[in-house]
Amino acid sequence: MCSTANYVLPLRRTCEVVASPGRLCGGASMPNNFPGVRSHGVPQDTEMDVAWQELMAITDLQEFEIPSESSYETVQYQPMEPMASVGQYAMAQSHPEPPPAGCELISPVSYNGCYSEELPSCHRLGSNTDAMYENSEPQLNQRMLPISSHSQPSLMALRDQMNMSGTSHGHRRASTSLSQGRHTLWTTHGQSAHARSTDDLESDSGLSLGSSPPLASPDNPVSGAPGYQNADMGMTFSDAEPDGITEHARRAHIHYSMDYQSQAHSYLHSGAHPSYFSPQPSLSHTQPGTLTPRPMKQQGPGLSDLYGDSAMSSRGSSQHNMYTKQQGSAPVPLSRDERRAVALKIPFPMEKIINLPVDDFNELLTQYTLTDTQLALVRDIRRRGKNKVAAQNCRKRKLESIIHLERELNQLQTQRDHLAQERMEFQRSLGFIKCRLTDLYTEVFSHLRDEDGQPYSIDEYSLQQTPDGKIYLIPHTMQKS
DNA sequence: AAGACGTGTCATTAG
DNA sequence: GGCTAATGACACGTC
Repeated sequence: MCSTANYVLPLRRTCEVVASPGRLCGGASMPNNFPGVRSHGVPQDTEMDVAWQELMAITDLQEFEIPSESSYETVQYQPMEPMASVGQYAMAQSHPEPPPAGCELISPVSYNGCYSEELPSCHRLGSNTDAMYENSEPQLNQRMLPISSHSQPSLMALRDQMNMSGTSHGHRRASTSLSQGRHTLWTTHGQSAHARSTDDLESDSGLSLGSSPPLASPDNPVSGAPGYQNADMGMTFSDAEPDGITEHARRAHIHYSMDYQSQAHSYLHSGAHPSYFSPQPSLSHTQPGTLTPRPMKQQGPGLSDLYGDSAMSSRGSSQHNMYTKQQGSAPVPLSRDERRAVALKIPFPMEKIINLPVDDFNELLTQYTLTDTQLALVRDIRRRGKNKVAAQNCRKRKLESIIHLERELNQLQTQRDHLAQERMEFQRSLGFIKCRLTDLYTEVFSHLRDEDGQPYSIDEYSLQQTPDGKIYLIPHTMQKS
């Protein structure tokens, strides 16, 4: 049992206390020699009064229930309410005065020894709290830490990279390996009928399946498959080729690649539209066989040699087999659409195709007489170009969103830790007060005597205060169950 | 060799 | 109905 000796109760009650040291409501009598609170030099009657007031003040806390652990949110802020209801009491949360021997303001676990019966939840709370946070933290950490810390270190860096994406995607590495996706056949007059283009080997070949016919890729040879035919251009398109290409097609592709480069070369040299390859500044000075080799890290010499550095491209990389040479700088590879535009002699630059407002774009189209194939290509180029930018923006936004959520998570974790700490302190204070209540309660009982001068058993009676401030000694048998 | 990552593209949807 | 932005899904290259 806790002791009340040798510490000053910090609580003072100003409300009326009906019970007097001499007589208790309910017939109990208080001996006149009730010692009250000892060791303070206070007159005994006053001591008893003070002790009694303090006791009954704290009794208000008897109805205070420690909230269930299940509701963390409410627990956070509720503990202060009952204390507030006490109102006139100033409960120092820090408990500057030395605590009673049995009511030390220590951790709830330690407190258990003092209040294990009266406040069995005290220890549980503490331990539960510990368990709660000790258990939940690792779980959270397991989920959260990888996001925000070491295992995912580069979201910021990623965002930086994303910010650079607008300027970097124009000079991607040329793809060099055979792709395995869908392919489009294509051929032109005067070219090897069975030649196969680089784009052949690109999956999807950038064709819009619904919006326009398989595109005027300059590098799609005819292989007997049904396709689109353009009478003006003498071209046949087909995307009927199944996935995967045959060795024959590959060999044909090699053949074609050289032819196409020659054609492109002549077109690029025509000087018709030197600004095709925007946004990169371009110089239409591609010469077959003199293309600056790009470092080939993954492909063996066979392919790159065979393709004359015009190895196949893919969806994921739009730089390909043609280059514009820039004086004093590395050559800028042409994108697939750029090559197509070159091949179909689209009379305006890619930049305009993609970036012009729709009205201006339509007006631009009216200024030229374009074949259906050219028109389809231009529209697809526009669609793809816009979608490419949209995809970049979309990805950038996604990364920024992740970063934002990551920051928010860190803030919430910090807040949670703070609230947990606050909760612990509240629980500690509550345990301290309940312990003190028990001490005072026991002490009061120790001085109560019935008519026969016999002490009341704390197990058989309890003190209760009515709303009007009167205090009664009530047998347990009369209490509501 | 497998996996992560970056990128382009297509399909779809909503405004 | 056409256009566009947004976005998921996919394919591919690169590391």
